[in-house]
Formats: sequence, C-alpha cells, structure tokens
Amino acid sequence: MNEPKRYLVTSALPYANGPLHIGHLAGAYLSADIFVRYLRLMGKDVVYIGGSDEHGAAITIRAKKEGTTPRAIIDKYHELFEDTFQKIGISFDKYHRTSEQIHHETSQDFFRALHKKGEFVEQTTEQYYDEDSKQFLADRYIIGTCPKCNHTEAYGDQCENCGSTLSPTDLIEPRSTLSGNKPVLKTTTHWYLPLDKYEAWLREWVETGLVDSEKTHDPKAWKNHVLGQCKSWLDGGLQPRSMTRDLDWGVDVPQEIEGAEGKKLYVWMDAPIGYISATKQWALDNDKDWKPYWQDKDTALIHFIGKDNIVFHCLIFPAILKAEGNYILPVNVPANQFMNLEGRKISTSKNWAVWVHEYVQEFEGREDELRYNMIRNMPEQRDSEFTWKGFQDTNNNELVNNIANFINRVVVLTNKYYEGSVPEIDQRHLVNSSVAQGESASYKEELRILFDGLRNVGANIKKYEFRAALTALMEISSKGNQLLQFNEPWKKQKTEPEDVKVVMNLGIQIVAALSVACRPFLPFTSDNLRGILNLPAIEEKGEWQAMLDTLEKEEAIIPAGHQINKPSHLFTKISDEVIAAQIAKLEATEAANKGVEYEAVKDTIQFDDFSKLDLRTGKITAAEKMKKAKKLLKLTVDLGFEERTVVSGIAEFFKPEDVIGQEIVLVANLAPRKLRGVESQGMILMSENEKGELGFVSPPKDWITGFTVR
RNA sequence: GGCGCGGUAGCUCAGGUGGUUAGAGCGCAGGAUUCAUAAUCCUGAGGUCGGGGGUUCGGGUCCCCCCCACGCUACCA
Repeated sequence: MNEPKRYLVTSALPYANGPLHIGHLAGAYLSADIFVRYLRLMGKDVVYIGGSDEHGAAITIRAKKEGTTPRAIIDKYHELFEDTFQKIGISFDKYHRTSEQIHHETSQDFFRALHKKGEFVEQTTEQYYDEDSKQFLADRYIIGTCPKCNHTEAYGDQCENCGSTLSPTDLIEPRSTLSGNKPVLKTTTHWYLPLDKYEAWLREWVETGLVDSEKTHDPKAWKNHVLGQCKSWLDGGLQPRSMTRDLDWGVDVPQEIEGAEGKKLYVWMDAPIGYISATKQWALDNDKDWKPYWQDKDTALIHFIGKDNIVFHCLIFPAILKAEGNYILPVNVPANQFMNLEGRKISTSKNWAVWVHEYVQEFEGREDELRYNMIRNMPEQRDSEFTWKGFQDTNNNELVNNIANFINRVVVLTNKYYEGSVPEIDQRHLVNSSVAQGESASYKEELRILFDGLRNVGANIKKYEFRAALTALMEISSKGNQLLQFNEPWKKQKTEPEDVKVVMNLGIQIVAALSVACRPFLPFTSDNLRGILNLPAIEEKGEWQAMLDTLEKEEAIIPAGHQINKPSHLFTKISDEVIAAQIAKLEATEAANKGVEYEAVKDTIQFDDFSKLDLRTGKITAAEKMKKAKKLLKLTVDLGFEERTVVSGIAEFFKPEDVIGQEIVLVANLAPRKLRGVESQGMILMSENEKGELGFVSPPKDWITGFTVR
C-alpha cells in the first residue's frame, strides 16, 4: 500500500455521563495524540477528531434521578471533557458533540441513504406504549410485578430484586414510569441492519484486507486481540441489529419516513457518525472540504479506542459505511486493553479511579509527568497497571534523572564555557563515541547516530508501538549522557578546549532534537525546552521532517553562534509525601466502599401475601456441576416426604462436594422452571453480602427436613 | 460452558516465519566520576520462559491437554 495522502484520526467519543479517568487517557486519547502530533511534525495532512457522545437512555435516566434535564447533564460533562482534554494536552483538531444540529442532520442523512438503498430490514413487533405521554416506552421506563419473584418494582429489562432478565411483556401489571398509567401494547416498526448479509465481506475485509478485490489494509498490522475479537464475532454469526429505538432523547429518525414518529437512532449508529459530523464542522471552521477525508481512497482512517469498542468500530460501523457506499473503511483500529489502578479494576461507580480533572488541578504544571507514565505503561497488548509509586519512580528516575538532567548538564556547561553561545567547531577534532566506549567518532558520525535514533522513534510511532517509541526517545537522551560521560568535558576544558567544543556542540544538537522528538509525548516539555534553547515554538508543521532532512545531510540542527538561555529545571522530583497523599485518597475511597449499605425495606405486604409462601427445611443429598454453565449447580434436596431437583446459581461460591449434607430452606411452592434443560423445582434461600458473596440460610443443625418455616 | 487476548528475571515489559551462553528499564550489589536536580557512567548477581505431554537433530517460539488472569457471550428462580 502506498503512503496515504492524508489521515483522519479519531478517538472514541467519551460518554457524557461521568468524568474522565486515567483509563480513558491510556486507552484511546494519548495513543491518538502521539500519533497525530507525530504526523503533523512530519508534515502530513492529518485531522484529529473527537467529541462527546450525548445520547442514549442512560443520560435520560440519570437526569430523572438527579431531578434535572438531559441537556444539563450533557452540558456539564461536555464542558468538563473539553477542559480536561485541553489541560492534559490532547490536541484535537475538532472536539465536537453529538447534540449539535450538524450531527443530527448528518446522521439522518446517513439513515436516509441506507433507507433509500433498501439496506434496512423493517421488523414490526409489539411494544408497550404510554397513551398519556404519547410514546413507546423503553424497557427501563416500564415497571411492574416480576413474574419470578413477585417484586412489584421490577424494570422491563430486569428485576433488581431477583436479578432476572426480563422482557417488558413478562411483567404482571405493567405501568409506565412516565405517567404511572397502564401502557398498552401497540405495534412498532424498527429498522434493522442485516449484519448477517454483510458477514462474508466483513470477514474477508478483516482477515485479508480486501474489499471488492481491492487491498485496503494489511491485517498483519492489526493487533492480535483486535483480530481475535472480530473473528470471534464473525464465527459466532452476526445477527441483524436494530438501528432505531423508541426513545425521547437522541437523533430523530427522519420524519418523512413512514412510521418514524417518536423514533430515535440507536446510539451506536449515531455516535460513530459523530466522527463524520465533527469533521464537517472542522471543515466549515477552517474553510476546507471534509469529503476527501472520508471518501477518498488515499485517506487513511484510523480509530483509536479501548477494547470494549472493538466490535462497533471493526464490524458495525464499517458495515454502515460500506452500506452507504461512498465511504472508506478504517485502515487500522489499534485498540488498547484496560489499565488497572493499584491492583484493581478502575471503577467509576466505586470511585476507584484517578480522575484526570482532579489530577490537572492537584498537579498543575505536571501534565507531562502523567502522560509519560501513562505512555510507558500503555496497555497496548494486555492489561496494565498504574500505581502511584510507579508514577513517582518514572518521574524521578527517568524524567528528572535521565532526560531533564542531561539537558541541564548541556545547558549549564554551554553557559559556563561559552556564555550560552553554541560553539563553532573544527570537525577535525574527534570525540569519544557515545555508543562504543573507548572508540573515537567524528562529529558527522555522531549526527548520524542521532539521526538513526530519531528515525527509530518515528518508526515505532507509525507501528502504533508507543511504549517502544518512548523507550527509543529515552535512548537518545541516554546516549547524550554517555557522550558527556565518555568525553568528560569538565576535565578536558583546560587541556583540550577544541575537543570540548565538538562535544558540547553535539550535546546541543541532541537537546535540540529532543525538543522536537519529545513533542508527541510531552508537548508542554517541548514548549519549555524550546524556551530554554531560545528556539521558536513548535507549530507541528513539518519540524521533525525538516530536522531529519538536515541531519541526513550531516548538518547541524542549531548553527554555531546561536544564543541559548539560562538553565532551568524541566522536571523536579515528586516527594514521598505527595505520593502518600494520593494513596491515602484511594484508601479513603476503599474505606468508604467497605461501609455496609443496607437495602431499603420493600413495600409492606399483608400476612396473606406471606402465607402464600411455602418454605420448608431440607438437606442437600447430591450435587453436581451443570454443564455449559458457570454459575449453576444441580442439587438434589431431601424434604423428608419427597426429593426435589433444584438448579441453583451458587457454583461460583460452592463446590458440589462441599454442599452435600448442607441444611437449607427451600421455597417449595415456586413454579418450576427449566434452566439449561433441567427443571428446577424450588429455590434455595441464600443471603448475599455486600461483596455479592452467597451464604446458606440454614435451620438449626440436625433439624428434621420437610418442616415448614414461618 | 463457548470464544478471544495474555501468563518470560523481585517489579514493568521486548522477544516475525523454531537454531549457538533468553533480552531491556527499574530495583539490588560492587566500582568509576563530580559538569549536573546525590544526578551520571561502567560491571555484576537474578529466570527449570504458567504446568504436563508431543513433533523435531534442536521449542519461550509449532501441536495437544490442563491451570491462572482479563475481555466478550450464555447462565443466577
């Protein structure tokens, strides 16, 4: 494949429902930011797109819960996202939002196009409709009595009391959460994308890179886990997926289409199109044409995402793009895995996270320090881990001791020996090689080493191997330290000043190269370093390429005679106290999470209701693991007067051999139900603690089985 | 249960198509050095490459089985 003419790079749209944490950064934003900054530095035509994902039922439900409007919620998070990204240096060309008019129009146009081409399959089903509110009710907007446990507040998709997965029509006495009225069943039509029909070409595209016999990407360049995940879905057989929902918050299905009233686009149809509408807005703002970026075969489209989004970006969105017909498909989807925090999964709901907006506030001016650690531990091939101790170590050992110290040494010596003026050199004077101790090297040979080092950084970035690229960057700095160490200018200055000039000139060239090469990773440091060197700020317009061109000719990047500024420290150490405070913050979270939360007592029932239950003491006499089920055990329960077979979801906590002989309480008159092909005749009472662990509710030891409990 | 990515030095991780004594950074030990934010440089110790079989002259690398962690999915009466 040829070098693309232009690049369109996207980062996953964060959902406007909670703040950004370090996992987001490490997953989809830093990698993309490094990539696009590098491309810009190489003089490439690149547009980097992001935006807030502001639709979907979760936002409406949250608004309802907090007594506010969806609009207020999305505004709050959109502002927070924009501010946070800007402060941590994610260099979007356009950070947009899906609530904008242009986005609604763009996604509706997409829908129209697919509808017109007959790509959709229409399917009509019966769903609940609220006649007062005049709208169909999403599963979560219907509550009623659970058919399984008789809980009166079960949702249409799930009963939170017994955990059953439900469908709204399962509910007894359903009522609308909007009006409280009884909803009526009404037919509704939805538009399905027949993914099953696209399966063949999707498979060929993913596995070989061929679309309509044209090579569009190299599958070997895709990550293993991305290919594996795609193949897993393809092998499982793709199902038609509804592209519309009966909701009141989202993009309207184009109203001229029959039956569109009250219908919204499915968020996973609407959100990725957000990349396109944001590109349109960028083009309007900058007087450009958006179309080549999405429709020209010479454009490389790259989606940076976390592993949870693989199926949408590698199968569903490409299917939508191809069905429309005018669009290119992504050349790569370099999904990252997840980043854990101090040994545990990051959890927004448990507040187990390092929030980026808090970091930029508490560590103002230390944005690059977090970026550095995130990149160094980026979960490129497998899950990785952030620890505050590790953060301190990488800062103190690598940023301070290696790179900042090297730069400081060069700047201090240049000021001391030459009053800050880059020394004129005589190239006949050789230096001790920075890479082979004891051997000598010419000025030009050392420039070549620097050139190779820079190329190595760039090559790794283009391969999406950002950790390796960062290591390559640090190697340049390490070689700088070696150059000084092997040549000892502080000793030779008195005896061989001409040799020292060559060494120090090289030192300055390396520092100047670092000011460009660190840019994708550490943009703020790049600015600071340019200031120390008294060089113009980087605009990310081909500077890296220009530098390579110069070095390839074995010429200096900074000419002799250039005046640099006084030294100042680029990075400073982070103390144990600062780290301890952050760890204490996490420990406080942990302590707060440990506090026992009691569930609210349910609605009062009458004695009659209770007496409907027939509870009996029993004893487990046999137990075996159910095949093809992780959580299920098949138990035989002795009730004295009869034996029952009960299937129970306790396999994660109890081994079959451990529960034999266990005395239990059984709901003996629960309607039987088939589970994995086995009829379960009753339900064993279990108590669940705050960790979700289960324990038996038992009668006294050696109690007689079959007795009633009341 | 099915499918998928992983399991390599104390820690974090590299190791296309099988080939001599398995690598890096941090940490640790010893030495050199003082221009620099006690920073830097050199040397060294440390691994039965998750476990067990197999193919091969030769396996971290290929095949089979098992174990562990994570993700997707089914499943908690």
